[in-house]
Amino acid sequence: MFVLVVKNGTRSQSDSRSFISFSAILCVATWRKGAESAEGGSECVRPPAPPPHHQSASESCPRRLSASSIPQIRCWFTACRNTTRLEGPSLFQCAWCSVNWILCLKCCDNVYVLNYPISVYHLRIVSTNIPSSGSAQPITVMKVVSLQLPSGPSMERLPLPFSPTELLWRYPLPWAPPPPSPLGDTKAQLPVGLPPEPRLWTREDVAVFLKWCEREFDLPNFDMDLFQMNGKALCLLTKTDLGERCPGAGDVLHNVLQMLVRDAALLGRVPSSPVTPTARAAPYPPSPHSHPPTPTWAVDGFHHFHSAAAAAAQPNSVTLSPAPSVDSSGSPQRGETLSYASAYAPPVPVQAASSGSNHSDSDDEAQFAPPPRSPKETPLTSPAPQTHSASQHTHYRAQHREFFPNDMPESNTNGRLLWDFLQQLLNDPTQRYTNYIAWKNRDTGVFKIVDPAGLAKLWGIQKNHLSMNYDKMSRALRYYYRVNILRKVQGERHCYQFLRNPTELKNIKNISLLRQQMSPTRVTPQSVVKTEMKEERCEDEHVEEDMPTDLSMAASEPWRKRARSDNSQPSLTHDKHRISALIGESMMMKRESEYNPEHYALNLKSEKCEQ
DNA sequence: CACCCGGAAGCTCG
DNA sequence: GCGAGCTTCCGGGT
Repeated sequence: MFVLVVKNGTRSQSDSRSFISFSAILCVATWRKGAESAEGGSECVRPPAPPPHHQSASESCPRRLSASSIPQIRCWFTACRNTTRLEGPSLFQCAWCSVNWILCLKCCDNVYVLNYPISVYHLRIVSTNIPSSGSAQPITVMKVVSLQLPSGPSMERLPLPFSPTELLWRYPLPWAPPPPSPLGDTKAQLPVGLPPEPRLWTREDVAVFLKWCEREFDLPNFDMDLFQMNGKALCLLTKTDLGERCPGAGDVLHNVLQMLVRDAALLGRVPSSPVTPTARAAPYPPSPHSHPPTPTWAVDGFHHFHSAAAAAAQPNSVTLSPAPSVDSSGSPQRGETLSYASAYAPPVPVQAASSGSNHSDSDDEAQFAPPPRSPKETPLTSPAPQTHSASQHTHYRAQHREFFPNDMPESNTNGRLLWDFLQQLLNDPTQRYTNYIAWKNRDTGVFKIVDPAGLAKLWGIQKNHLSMNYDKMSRALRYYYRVNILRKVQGERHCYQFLRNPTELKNIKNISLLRQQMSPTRVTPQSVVKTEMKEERCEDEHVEEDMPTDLSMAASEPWRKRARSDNSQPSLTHDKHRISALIGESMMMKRESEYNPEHYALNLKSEKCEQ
């Protein structure tokens, strides 16, 4: 047991790196009232659920509830590799009572992911690697003692080795005003001309930023070929993604980006949130452990712990409807504490939501569906590989050619449309939804609904139709057949194939909007596709007139109304079916291996013209 | 029995 | 009010 007292901490040369890296460390401590708990072993145990009263801002720091005891502090970290850079004890301060603590983070060899966002202590790091009084003995049991330093909110009164502006805050409490930006200094050092909002960066800005990071944090040189993306795409990358692109520096990069995004969001500079929710009522009860609103379905501790900062840094996350408390600017709306994740956490509903789904239908399921995950098991629990092989580079280069690349263009429907919803689940950077839906062949857009009932449940939550089931959802999917968004993979249950990549889908929408602006008459998707076909010099008049090409299968469907009401044109329905069948057959004739998504639509039109 | 298909009508939301 | 995009229900086929 070591009791360390800080007298004068000095900042090492490498501290700037550790300092930033530490921003991703989610440090939580437990406390126990009795002194008997102070002699715990060296292994970490999962912290108990925080008492409800600790959710309240009005409560005093719990340490004061046990002033006579020496709390045993244990830290639970997400898998931040850079924790190992904290070679020695570090000075922390309780954000609630400003009492200082010395924690040796190096001792926390057990890594857990938090399953709730806030615990007893909300620690902020003050300095790292402070001198440990010359002791060379290993610290096996992490003990701390409050320093005999003046307590109180005023940091200036504390004999800190750094200026107060260098205090790194953890993710902000939902009820507390945001602390001063920990990146204040860093932002001031950002290259001139670089917008403070990373998601507004161009490719060139990203390159400038990376070069700056190399210098600023003494990072290994990045392979710029792996970062041919704009800022939005860069922010979309997870820590693991970044770690694989730049071994040994991904977490630094990720943390810096997150902080920049968070700060931009807090300052309201974010023009639009990629996780913009739909504004609906919130029928779901908040979690007993209400916490900073999380506009994603993330349930692992890391994401659970994140507030709007992390949400903003994960633009590809799926937004649940009703809306999480993220406004259009991407910043959290304080006061709201929705916790969708705890109630509808995917790893939990896998059992809860899937009522009788059939999982024994496919022999090849195991080829693409990973084993079910524990709620605590996330990619973040496993540190990203330190080594980086050439094959990984190849992998990422190959991804740029995929049908649905990771940095695919962002849709502006935010998961409100079924196809978009599915794609967001499929392309989730952390693969959290593979228990529900997974790619079978990403290149060809073939995917399998692993858990139909569970997926339908999620879709129902998304659309606030809680009675949704697979039968209904599959009906919606079938409407996509006739507009060539989807097709059924014959002979394989729950297997579908995207026939258009997101870019195409987005473009169709944009074309529609464009045509609406240019044409005095309202342009429907039918006419859009018709125009596309005209542009392809397709001469089939029947197709132009009668082919249903949009999703308006309801009363607004002119072709069907005509077919039903006008008996003098019985061929319309026939033509419709013939054309649909034609399309389907054409699709099926295409072997998946021959599928070229970029040219498929064009080829299909040509084939139809030929026939 | 589950899955799949597609018609029909209705609903919600922008 | 209108249209898009489903949702709900259903009968029928495999």
